[in-house]
Amino acid sequence: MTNDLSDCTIRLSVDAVLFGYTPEAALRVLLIRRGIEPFVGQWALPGGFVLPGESLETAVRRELAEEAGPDPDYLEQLYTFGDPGRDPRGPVVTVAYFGLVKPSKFTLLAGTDAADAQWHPVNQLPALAFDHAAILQAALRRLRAKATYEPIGFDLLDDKFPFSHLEHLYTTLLGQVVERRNFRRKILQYGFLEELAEKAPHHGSGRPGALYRFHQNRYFELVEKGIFFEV
Amino acid sequence: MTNDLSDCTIRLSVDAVLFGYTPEAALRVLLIRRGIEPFVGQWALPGGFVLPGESLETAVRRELAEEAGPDPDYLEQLYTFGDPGRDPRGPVVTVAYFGLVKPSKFTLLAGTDAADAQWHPVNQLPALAFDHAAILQAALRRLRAKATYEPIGFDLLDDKFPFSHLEHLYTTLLGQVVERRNFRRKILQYGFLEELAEKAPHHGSGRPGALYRFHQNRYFELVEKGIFFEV
DNA sequence: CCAAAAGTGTTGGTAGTACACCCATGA
DNA sequence: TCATGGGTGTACTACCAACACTTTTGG
Repeated sequence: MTNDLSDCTIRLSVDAVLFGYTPEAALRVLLIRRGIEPFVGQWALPGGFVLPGESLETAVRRELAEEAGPDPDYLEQLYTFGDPGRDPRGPVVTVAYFGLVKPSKFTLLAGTDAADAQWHPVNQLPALAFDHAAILQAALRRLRAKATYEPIGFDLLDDKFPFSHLEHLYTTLLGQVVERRNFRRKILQYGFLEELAEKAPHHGSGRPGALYRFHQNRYFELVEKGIFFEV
Repeated sequence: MTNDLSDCTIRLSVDAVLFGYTPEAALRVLLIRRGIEPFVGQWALPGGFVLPGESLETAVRRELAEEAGPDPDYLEQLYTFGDPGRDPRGPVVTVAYFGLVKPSKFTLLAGTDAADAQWHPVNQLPALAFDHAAILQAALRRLRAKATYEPIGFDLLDDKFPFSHLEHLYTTLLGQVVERRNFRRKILQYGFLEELAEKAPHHGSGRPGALYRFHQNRYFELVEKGIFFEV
């Protein structure tokens, strides 16, 4: 370990890949239109420089609050990107985070130093600043992989949701239809979903579905027992 | 995203959690006895500050070469640790890497600015500098988890190894005995192991086992087909 | 009564688990 | 010939995958 502390020319930033979902809008990512150089006018992930003395997660949440509004319901560190040349201004290493917001937070405001903030469908993305396209793809892979072995999908649904939304979410994430009867049996048998007396509000015609609520404590109890979620 | 680039007081370092294994030595981690403040004389993970213009992985490999010698056979980014106060000198964010070396590299030299370098059994670790104990535990969790769904265990064995070494490795990693016949059938049925004509050299008495070689290409072909390794 | 979405059981195949004895070698 | 570690087969079970019709509601 070198003891040269005077050599300080690397900047540290954080970026967030925030996902949102509704059955109608499908899977979307929050992007910010840059208001300053470099890449003015281009779309980018929300993020910014870390302040000395704050933790990385605090930095992400602060930048999100400054730029776009939504407070993530789920947030985890994704990966740290530090290839030389990834930022034209010089050496900037960025710690990328990956987050989920519930449908109620799809509404957002334009931020302080970003001209615009919008949810973009992950299937039709614009060109992105820096290496943000690569970061976004890494986040997508993580989301898709993780959704199959941890019940993080519930952070993309409202607290009360009809089963069909869960089914549709997994269809979207996995890119293939999930078999309704098997999927339903599999999920329900874990016992972490509570069926409510309420029925879902109607969207057009069709039989209204029962609403369910996810109980995280019940899930943790299963993990304690060594029973693991899997789709 | 703030445009204040002048505010540069965060340092960036990398640390490596390098694992080595032999059936006799069990699972060990490479630790360096610190030669400089802070934590002089204490054990720590090999690592050091990142130089501007080099990639993170280059930085890890460089520090490893400078301090301890072994070039990792497997290396991946683990996690980035940035809690305020994790370094008494001030804000230092560290990108931790997790690596594996084959048994032939258990021999190593003492490095430049580290007084000593040693392989420590993961079950009897000394007190560690900084938050390195937490980093090490995270790496151990990752190793144990990943070994069950990716064939990274082979990077802890020699190119040619008897099946019993693989079995013993998994027994060590998972902390529970693996059933020999089932384990053998499961692994062999993937078809990525080549059985060699050679027999293993003797260690004391007992029937000598056949040697096997891991074929990464065959593994990749399976992944292409959608068949995934699992123990 | 028609359209649309929700809800429900059974069966066959497959993969995992449990389990005990013989073989090859060195001392 | 004994001690030590290597190598092998079978049977039961449990879980997963495949599959189509009925029910409830709104229009």
